[in-house]
Amino acid sequence: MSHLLDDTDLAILNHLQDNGRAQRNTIAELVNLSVPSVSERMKKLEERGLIEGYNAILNSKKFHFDITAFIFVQVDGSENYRDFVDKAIVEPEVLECHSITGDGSHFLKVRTKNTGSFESLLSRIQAWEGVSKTRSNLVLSSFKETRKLPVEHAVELIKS
Amino acid sequence: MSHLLDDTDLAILNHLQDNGRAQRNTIAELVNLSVPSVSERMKKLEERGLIEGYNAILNSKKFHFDITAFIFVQVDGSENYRDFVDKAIVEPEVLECHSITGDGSHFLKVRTKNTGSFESLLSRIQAWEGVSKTRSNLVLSSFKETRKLPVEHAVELIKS
DNA sequence: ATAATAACCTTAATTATTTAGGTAATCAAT
DNA sequence: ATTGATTACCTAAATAATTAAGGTTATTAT
Repeated sequence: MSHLLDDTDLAILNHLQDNGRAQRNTIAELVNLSVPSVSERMKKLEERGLIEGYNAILNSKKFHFDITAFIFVQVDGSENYRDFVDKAIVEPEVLECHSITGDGSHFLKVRTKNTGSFESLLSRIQAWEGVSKTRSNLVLSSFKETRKLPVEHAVELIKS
Repeated sequence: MSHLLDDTDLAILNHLQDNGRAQRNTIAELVNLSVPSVSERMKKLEERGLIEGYNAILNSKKFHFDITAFIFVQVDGSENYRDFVDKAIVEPEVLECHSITGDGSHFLKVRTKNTGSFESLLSRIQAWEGVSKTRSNLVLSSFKETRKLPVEHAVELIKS
């Protein structure tokens, strides 16, 4: 089977997870390869879809988004999932929308500017068709909020 | 008061949120500025800390991380918060660790390769000092998993 | 009004990335 | 085992992107 990852790929992936705009010569130095070789590896990782993309991380506090909360939403079984999602998707304050185990349960991660905007978002959600119950938890503090995948644990992809 | 954001800054931020490795000339075209002007704006947004950094987004499915779950952890009030976090932080499968409203409640977002590794992570967590109760919800599907902040809503930062 | 600052531009210099072409190592099939 | 194809790498050259320099205009504060 071809297309396995070696330690060099893992090092590149790990570096890019923390440093998405890292330059190829920096990475090349890190992994002891020439710049074109790093370019080629990066291109392959992108083409294979292992790297989905890159993004800038903004500091939500600096934008005065002070409230992060999780909301469980119980949805009436007869209600269409897609409709729920369609409504969630247009709310820019909804950062994530998951369907989870438990009867008709959906789960939202939201970020709002203050308690007022949180309350109004919540009541908008409660007014959606089929929503029978919600339960919210506000985040007091976050000790780890990384999106970094521990790629070195994906052993079946890794060669040697 | 100085240091407000205008529409050009917002356009740059929005573009970078989706496209973290975007080149300055692409952005320059988008916002009708010269390349050096875009560079200067980006540098300021970084220096001001509005942009915290950049990262590569990996496709967790391609790495065979098939389970995403949320775990509520009730912690004994006498137990030190820091100790909890210290233990959570060393687990690479723990993506997020939040302290939330509700008595002694912590909340974890975890990503594991399969149900087996999830079970073993969960029982490790249950064995931590002071942990009195856990409740887990597995993610069935995620319809929106963006980290994109709706910056245009941060009106008090915005000029004009 | 005037000086200082900020934001922008163009051009030139520098630095990063890609392309081209070649070599050694791996792998599949004869 | 040998051959041919492929892959991963390298160096050097060409191209493209970024930064630096210097100047203009507009805004802001005194």
